[in-house]
Amino acid sequence: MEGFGKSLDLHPYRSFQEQLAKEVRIEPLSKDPKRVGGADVGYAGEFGIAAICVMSWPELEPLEDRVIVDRVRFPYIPGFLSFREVPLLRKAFDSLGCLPDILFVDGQGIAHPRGLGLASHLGVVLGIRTIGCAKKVLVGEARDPGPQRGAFSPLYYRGKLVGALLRTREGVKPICISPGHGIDLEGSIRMVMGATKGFRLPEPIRRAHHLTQLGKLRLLRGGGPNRG
DNA sequence: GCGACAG
DNA sequence: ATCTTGTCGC
Repeated sequence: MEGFGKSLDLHPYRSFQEQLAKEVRIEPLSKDPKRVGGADVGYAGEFGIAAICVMSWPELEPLEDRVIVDRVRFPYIPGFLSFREVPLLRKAFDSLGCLPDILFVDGQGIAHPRGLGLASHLGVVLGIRTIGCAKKVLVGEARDPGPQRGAFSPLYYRGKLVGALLRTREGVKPICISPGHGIDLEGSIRMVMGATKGFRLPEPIRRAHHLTQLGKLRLLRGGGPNRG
């Protein structure tokens, strides 16, 4: 019997549950967010370039950026994108000073075969609110939204409402919005509208994507993940 | 077997 | 995502 109680406390499964419960916790959003963020990943052969940016809300002034380069460890398989990109994005967040209240992610939220796309997975792992903003639909059906900015149409998958096609700008293809973690569809659409200024994608995602391309150029010119 | 398929 | 020239439009 000696040490049994102790081994119980240190049991891997219990430890994991406690850690998960702690990480998954999201405080109620009592007031408007102060900071929003954008996340994106680019590629250059065997390397992945993850970029994170934090911006003020609702001014959308740049506050902080982070770019990291690392070897990619998982192939791209539709439906399993988070296994490929979450590790890189987590690494980028490790060195980030202030966390955003809400993060816009280039990918699906719950509009996913298992209800856990990149945005949702990342939100759970980081313990922050996330919104999925994809350029294409992965699963589900939706009608085309009206032509004016702000028009949207519900996206249904297996009889459930999982997102929406949102026209963020007149004359351009709508983007696929779906709640990631800690936020509902209406809130997601409102945030995306507030973060979209004249272009198809939300500003934080545009900035993150730009950072990704800059990081890629540095990598190719410098000849390696370091030196920069 | 055929088509679909985030980044 | 990435590989790539020119081109139409504000």
